[in-house]
Amino acid sequence: MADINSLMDPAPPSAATVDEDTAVALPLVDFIELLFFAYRDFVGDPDQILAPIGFGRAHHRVVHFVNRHPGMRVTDLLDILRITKQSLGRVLRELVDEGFVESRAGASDRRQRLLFPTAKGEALARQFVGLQSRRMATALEASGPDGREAVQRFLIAMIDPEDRAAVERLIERADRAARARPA
Amino acid sequence: MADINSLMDPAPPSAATVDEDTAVALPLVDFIELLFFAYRDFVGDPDQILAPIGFGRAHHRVVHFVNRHPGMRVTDLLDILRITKQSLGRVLRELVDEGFVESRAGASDRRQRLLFPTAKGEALARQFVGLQSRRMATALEASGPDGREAVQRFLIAMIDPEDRAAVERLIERADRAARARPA
DNA sequence: AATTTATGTCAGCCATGTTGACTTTTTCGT
DNA sequence: ACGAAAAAGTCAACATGGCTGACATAAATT
Repeated sequence: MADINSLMDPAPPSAATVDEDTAVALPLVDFIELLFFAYRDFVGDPDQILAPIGFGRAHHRVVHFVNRHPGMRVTDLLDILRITKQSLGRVLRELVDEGFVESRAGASDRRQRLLFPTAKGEALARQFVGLQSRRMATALEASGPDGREAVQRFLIAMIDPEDRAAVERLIERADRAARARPA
Repeated sequence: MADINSLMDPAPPSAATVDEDTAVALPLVDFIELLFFAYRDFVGDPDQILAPIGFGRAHHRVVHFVNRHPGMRVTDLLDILRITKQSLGRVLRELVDEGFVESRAGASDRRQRLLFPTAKGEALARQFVGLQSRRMATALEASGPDGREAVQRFLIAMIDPEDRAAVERLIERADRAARARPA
């Protein structure tokens, strides 16, 4: 009887679950922990795909954003990821070398390197989005009838106020571009 | 005019924001990105506190969980953090050496090392929770009248199904213990 | 008494972050 | 037209926090 008093053991004798009828509102600290666990599993999804091809989570993030916002500049990616250009450079070089991403000089400003996914990169990104969308879709359904809007407002409000507008614009622009270029 | 075509620039001429009256439901991929940005800023909060004392995010996680679940075993912490005992060991040793955490042998099973925060550790954890609670409280308010419940269901459903029960029990147990031992 | 469990530790490696310094190309401001 | 500034890339060195593998100890279980 190894973990009879484990904090993580399979099931309690007959303890009430958190979302019981009688449940009171969760303390804030519970939401902090729920977010930790939710994100832990959320970013764990792509690992199965990444491991076989010898990539890590940094590669995932780059492939995702380049695919979702094709033609973005290196600087944009740095702003999003909040890492140094040296860190990004390493990962980006590997992705370019192995044919997942390609960079072309900007038309109006030729100092810029605009990043595009290759067909291979798109395929990989689709795998990531597929996995994470499945989890996300299920969770949004579980959130209830108006849950989608509530979760949207929640997530936006979790972002630093000074970054919110930029993020909303980034996403809106990507959606518009995606509608204009239907797969 | 550096970033006139930047993806992250301050403000668009007069573009509609995402949550306009006319807005359609966001695609799933937008939620994926919102969660990324939300979490990025959420875990950035503690950095200001950590940097001066020479700790990193790994220390934050350990201090948080030990404080929130005092008396937890090393194994429990490993299950929560999903890292190896060697990785945890390094961080834990520093926290014990610098007097933030202390470990006592278990009463019933003396092989176990039960982890407790010291007064210093509690104070540090309170700082973390304070910062992150403020962000969380604001975001939950922004989520709308029934947002809290929706977000709760959302976050729980984002967790791997096989872990959900354990997480809910962990949190419920901590809440009960906290109510029994009011600060 | 033998085995298993919980923990800890050493050694080395890997992924991914950091700073600082410097270069090249191109654009912008005056 | 010239000098400053911007966008990007690169080298070197280092820090953090993951990992594997091997092994040690104490206590509990069988």
